[in-house]
Amino acid sequence: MYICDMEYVEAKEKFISTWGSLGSLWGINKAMAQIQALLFISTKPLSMEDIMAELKISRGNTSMNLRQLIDWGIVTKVLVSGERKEFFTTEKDVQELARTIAKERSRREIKPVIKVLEDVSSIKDDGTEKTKELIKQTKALKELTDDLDALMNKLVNQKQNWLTKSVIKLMK
Amino acid sequence: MYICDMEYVEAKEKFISTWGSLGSLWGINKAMAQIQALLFISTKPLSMEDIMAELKISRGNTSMNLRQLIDWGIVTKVLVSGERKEFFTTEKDVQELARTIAKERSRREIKPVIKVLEDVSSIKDDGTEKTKELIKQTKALKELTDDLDALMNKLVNQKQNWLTKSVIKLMK
DNA sequence: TTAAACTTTCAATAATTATTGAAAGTTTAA
DNA sequence: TTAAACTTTCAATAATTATTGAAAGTTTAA
Repeated sequence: MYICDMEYVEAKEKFISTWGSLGSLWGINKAMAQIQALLFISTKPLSMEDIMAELKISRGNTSMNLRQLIDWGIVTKVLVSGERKEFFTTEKDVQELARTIAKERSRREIKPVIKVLEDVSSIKDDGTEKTKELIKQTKALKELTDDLDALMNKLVNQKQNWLTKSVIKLMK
Repeated sequence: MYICDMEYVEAKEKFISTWGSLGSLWGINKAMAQIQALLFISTKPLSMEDIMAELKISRGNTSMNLRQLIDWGIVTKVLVSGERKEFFTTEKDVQELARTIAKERSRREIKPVIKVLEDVSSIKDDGTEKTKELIKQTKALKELTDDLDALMNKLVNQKQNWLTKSVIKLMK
């Protein structure tokens, strides 16, 4: 007996496309985000063929973006016995996922920016107003970025319900 | 007497270009981020002409991106007496700046995503494994996003050294 | 009023980024 | 070994996004 699953298909597509266009928010591209979204709601590991068919993207694109996801530590290769091709899954626990993303973004983007701000704010003070302003403002920005990065890593490193705990702490 | 300010000019350019390419991190485009960076280290309000000359971008580009920055609440028009043209400044306090950006991003990006996740996770449960997985995973994502958004707004709404205070709280 | 000084708009174009798909490379079963 | 089954690479191209600059619009001083 055939059961109409239009609601499922529609919801799935909405989720994948929203998550895809959201990729920029957490610093990855559309295809990467869509692959991750697809794996995230899949009940079993998927092969490259599966992903290509579901998302209607090319083999090359799938391959490259899967590598990048693996590189981020978000997706892992799994062996399915009896199958020759590779299968993939993503981290299924949202908290662990958030932790991985936060760590990678800190390492890839925030840390290098802090470095530049440090360099810029440590130029020689020649006494002019504009130099003083540049030093003052970049130093303030450096400190803020440093604090935010530290806070994020702090949040993220306490395993087990870190978010709930943190929210509660801040509420009081 | 001419004083060589190569160090200043170099540092300034490094700051503006780094901040510009970083725009994507806080969700705005390059020109927008560069204009903000320029105003951020400027000792006085700048006119459209000044910005065009400093960043070597066209009038149209400058105009459009300034409007967007004003729309975000990051840049304000100021009147300079005796001058007919418009001048612009940005919020100079980094904490206030972070607060404004966080609020806007929550409103523009996070809230709409939460809405989609809610919709998707509330489809009819037809009892199949794949539907159950879709509902479970999008619900978990919705809760995480909600918590992060709440935490961010909480952090950001306590005026006066919110960051320092928060970091201290979480350290203990 | 009007004309000069300014700002905005928007179609055309340039720059950037993502995607394809075929060729080359790799792995494994027999 | 070898050939089939797979994956990766990368130049070409498509899609997207940013930028220009001239024309239209607006404001203000006289």
